Amino acid sequence: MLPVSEQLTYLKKGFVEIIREEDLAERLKLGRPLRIKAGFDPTAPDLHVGHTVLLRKMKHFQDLGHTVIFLIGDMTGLIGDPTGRNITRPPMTREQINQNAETYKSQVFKILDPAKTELRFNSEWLEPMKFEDLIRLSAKYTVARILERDEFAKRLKEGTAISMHELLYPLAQGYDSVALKCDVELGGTDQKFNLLVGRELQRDFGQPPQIVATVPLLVGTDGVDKMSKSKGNYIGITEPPKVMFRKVMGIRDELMWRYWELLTDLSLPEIGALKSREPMEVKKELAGRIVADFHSAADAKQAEEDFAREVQQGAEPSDMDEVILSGPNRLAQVLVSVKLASSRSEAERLIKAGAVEINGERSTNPVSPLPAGNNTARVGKKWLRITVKA
RNA sequence: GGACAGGUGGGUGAGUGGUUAAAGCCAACAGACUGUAAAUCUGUCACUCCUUGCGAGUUACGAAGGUUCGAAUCCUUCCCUGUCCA
Repeated sequence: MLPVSEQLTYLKKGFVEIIREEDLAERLKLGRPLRIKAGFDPTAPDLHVGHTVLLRKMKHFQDLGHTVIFLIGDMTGLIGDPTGRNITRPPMTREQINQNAETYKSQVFKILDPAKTELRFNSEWLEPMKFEDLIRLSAKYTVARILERDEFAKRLKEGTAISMHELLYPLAQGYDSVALKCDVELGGTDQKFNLLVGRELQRDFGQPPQIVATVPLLVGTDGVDKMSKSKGNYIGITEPPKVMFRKVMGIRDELMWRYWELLTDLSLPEIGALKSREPMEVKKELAGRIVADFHSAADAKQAEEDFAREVQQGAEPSDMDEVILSGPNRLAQVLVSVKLASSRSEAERLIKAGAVEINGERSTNPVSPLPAGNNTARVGKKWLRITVKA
């Protein structure tokens, strides 16, 4: 293992906060592999690039020979982290959770080293708990302290409902650290409260409190909210190169500096140097790098070429999907049946708005039939080849 | 258990018997412009049907009933949320 000071320098980069840094140094001095935990929600197995900020840091710990625990919160998933408004959440079946875990694995190991990763579920220790255990656990924390959490305080002030079980979330997450005897827990800055609860509980259980380290949250492609699947402002790490490339290009120019910072390994001075260059070129380079990270350099190059041709020049895509229909049909109905529009009313709207092009010609009549044979349809940004069998 | 306030479309939030498929704003979608974007401007933003018309019909304002020619708007019951009191 590397000397403590070198490890510290390597690990510190990219964290918003480490509580407490001295403790981390102390812990590293023990000279044994530390147990590093990060928890993930079982309901959202599709990782996006925002998660990779955290995964990257997990990997750094692995690089230094520490043990990383990828914890799937299947039990806490029943509660749902009270970050969003949606409290009610249908309980998931064991099969769904296992399936999601598989999906996680295939994605996470694009970054993490499988050999150095422990995959755990918190139902392992939370499920066997009895009501008595729960009472004893809850007794270790006070309502006032739980309500300190920003999210709760806000909802309390606004007068929105907080259910009892939500108060249990931080407690359960904290207990995970006890059960796993964690040395360090990582999470986004929005997790700080939950992470700190772990420290308290560990102390109560006679363990040295874990070190808490937070990573910044990545802003989504809309430039407003943090990246999340439910907001639709995410770039998924399994998305095709072309889509990823396009999504990166779609962000506001100013936003890309944050992305450079959090999604590449460039240093701040290096990023600063980019600012004097043509923004579009710099953004293309960023998009290329991100694609290359999750696919390959060749994919990145291809994606860039596709982007130049299809988006910048508006040419038809090279890999259009193809649908075969039998019999001629009215345009509006065709658009619905090939899923270019979600309802017939919408199809008519799009057509009347001039969003529909058939074989390069704008079509504004919803009842005009689609000619037999091959047709190239474009609805807004979406393209499709439609073959009508006579 | 008692008193009170409230539940409206993806989100906010007007509307308190009649051109209200429901204002405004945000988001979203499309068009124009452009360097991909952003910004800006314009339009759209429940569904179905056809003779595609500024056409016809069907649903929709927590749920179910009721009053009325007519209800998001009034009444009843239920569900849910918050505040105060115990």
